[in-house]
Amino acid sequence: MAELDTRKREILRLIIDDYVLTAEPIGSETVSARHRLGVSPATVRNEMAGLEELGYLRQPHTSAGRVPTEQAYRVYVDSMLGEEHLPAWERARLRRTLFGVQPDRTVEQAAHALASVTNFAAVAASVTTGETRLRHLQLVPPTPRRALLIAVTDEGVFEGTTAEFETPIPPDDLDRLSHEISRRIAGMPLHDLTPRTLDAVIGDAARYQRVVDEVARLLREHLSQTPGPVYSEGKANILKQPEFQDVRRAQPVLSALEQRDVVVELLRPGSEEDRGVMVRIGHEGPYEELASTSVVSTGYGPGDEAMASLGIVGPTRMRYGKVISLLSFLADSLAEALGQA
Amino acid sequence: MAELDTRKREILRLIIDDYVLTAEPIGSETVSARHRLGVSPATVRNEMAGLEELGYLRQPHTSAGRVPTEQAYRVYVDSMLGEEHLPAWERARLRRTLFGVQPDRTVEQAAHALASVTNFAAVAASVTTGETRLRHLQLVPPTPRRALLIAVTDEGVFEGTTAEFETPIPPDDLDRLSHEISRRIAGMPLHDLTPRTLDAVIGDAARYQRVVDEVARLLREHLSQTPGPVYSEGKANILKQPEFQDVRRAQPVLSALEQRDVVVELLRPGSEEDRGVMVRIGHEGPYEELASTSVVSTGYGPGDEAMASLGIVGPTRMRYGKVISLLSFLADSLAEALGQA
DNA sequence: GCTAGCACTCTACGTCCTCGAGTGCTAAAC
DNA sequence: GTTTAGCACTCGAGGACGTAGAGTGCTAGC
Repeated sequence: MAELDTRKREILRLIIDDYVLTAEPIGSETVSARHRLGVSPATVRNEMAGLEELGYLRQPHTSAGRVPTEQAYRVYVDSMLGEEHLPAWERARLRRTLFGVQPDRTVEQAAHALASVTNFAAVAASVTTGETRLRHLQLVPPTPRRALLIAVTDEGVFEGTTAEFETPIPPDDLDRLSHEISRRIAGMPLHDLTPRTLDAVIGDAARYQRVVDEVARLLREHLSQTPGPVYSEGKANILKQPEFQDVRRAQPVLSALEQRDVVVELLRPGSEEDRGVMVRIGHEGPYEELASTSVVSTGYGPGDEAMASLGIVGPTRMRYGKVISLLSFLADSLAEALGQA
Repeated sequence: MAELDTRKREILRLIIDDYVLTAEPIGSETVSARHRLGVSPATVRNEMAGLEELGYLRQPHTSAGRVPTEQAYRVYVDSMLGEEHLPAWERARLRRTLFGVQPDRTVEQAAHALASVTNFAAVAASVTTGETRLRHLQLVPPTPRRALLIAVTDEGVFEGTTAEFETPIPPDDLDRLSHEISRRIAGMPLHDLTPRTLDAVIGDAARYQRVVDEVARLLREHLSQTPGPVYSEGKANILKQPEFQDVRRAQPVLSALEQRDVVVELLRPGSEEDRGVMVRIGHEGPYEELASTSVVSTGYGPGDEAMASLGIVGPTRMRYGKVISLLSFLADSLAEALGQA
């Protein structure tokens, strides 16, 4: 696989760079002319034939130029990435967007900005790691027989579900109950919640054991399964990309991105040591519908531990360098914006 | 405008019915053959020429059949609507979808179901009427210097924003504060909230007047401006419609529907007496980008007052009868599902 | 090992043609 | 007066054909 001598690598790199910009097959002439390689088109052709044999290039048809394969993008991302730095004005603009907004809309804003800068779709989600710790719990009664369950976690995220009871509960009791439960679960990691965790709540709230059970059940089900809010912005941008001018190509992609669990899955960190930015090119991803796209994503968080993810979905032909630096810059800024106490 | 004699009306109706199904221009032959009108194609042609002159039909080109105009759909909706009844199994299935789900996801589910049944985009939003009453307020501290503001209203909807303070506040104080404020605002209509409402909070919480001010500000800004959650489901369905096979037509529509305020605006009830289902055909709507679509929407609520809206966005060529009954059925079911205590 | 030259392949695009659908008009029939 | 048969006409869809141009692979020579 690594039979790429220096010149082949150089040519491949040029082809990718060009193709990413133009979205049109690149011919040998273009390569040798547009960039001063010091070799004639004929030589380039030979090399390109070699690259095709090795699986890095592909010809749409005989008399067309060549197009990078997923494998090509892979080596490009792995070993040819020039660190693209964002211009200062762009950084400034992005930061202004993030910091100028209500705290609970920061993440959405980040995704929005990401989408409009890249012209791709941007996705964001908080990730429940299992290591998330509960902070506080409050039951609020919209009606006497219902309780809105509000849980505050480490991540600053909160979730709301409604619990239903057979008998009405006075608001004051509900309040005391909230405090009682809160005290017991404060600081507890989510994955330590077992069916027994809230057994035998003591004190004045004891007679509401049933309610407590219900709350425990909701907590487990809801918090462990449902990650926080999921945002996706600028999905319609995909229709601006030349590779998706055919509706039949675009439709499955857009449909997939409308499903919450798909987005969540896309953003889930892959392997353990995927600390930084993760790039999934074409078929490397888990969804066949998204095989014509690449997903670039990263986790972020105020501490050392990722508490949420941000990513973009675009055609495999994308400016990986730019996207990656954009993403990591935004992730850092986002962590900062969210983390400032 | 009402120069439509019986036969013209009948023909127009047939053309619309046919066109809605096939999405292809209808010729005189088809009209006279497929439906037993008792007149020859030639006669139909004459009538169609008349209908065209009156603005109800349009020819894409000389040798094509004819297509209904927006004006045609308008009279169709106003005066030719056969009450289409939903089959029992469909009603049952829809109700099961709605009632089988967590209460806080009911509305989203409704939109989802609507989208998948119609193959159009479905939108939903709660509408803040100003008459909404506050029920309960709770401040929860994710960090010592922050407070998550949770407000429960009449509508069972709750909102979360984060307030920031200069000095840390002990959780217990925050709790007492919550109760104090809660007591004062309980039952108060949203539009009665003035900057002075929470002036001079009494008792132990008095020294947190600053915090109270901040809370009041947030309440006003956040609750009055931001309507509840807005859902849009199945936007990608639009790409399945024959009129949107051209990406350049579909793109603006999808982009528009991605903007929250556009959706809110679409769902806002028009005139005062638009009690039931509202139909906006093509250019009747407020957005140029959506001029190729029709929006059918309705408000719903457990009482006599609409508390939220549900609607669909599809090509002007749609089965208005079906969509309208579907929508009003779903709205009723939704009100019921949400209203059950 | 590189490159000039060249024959070859294939698409994009324009022209031309035919086919068929649907029309509008006219004159005859009811 | 209304309806209808007949017919010439228009126009788009789609197939056949030809050309231009881009890009290739190969070969022979540097």
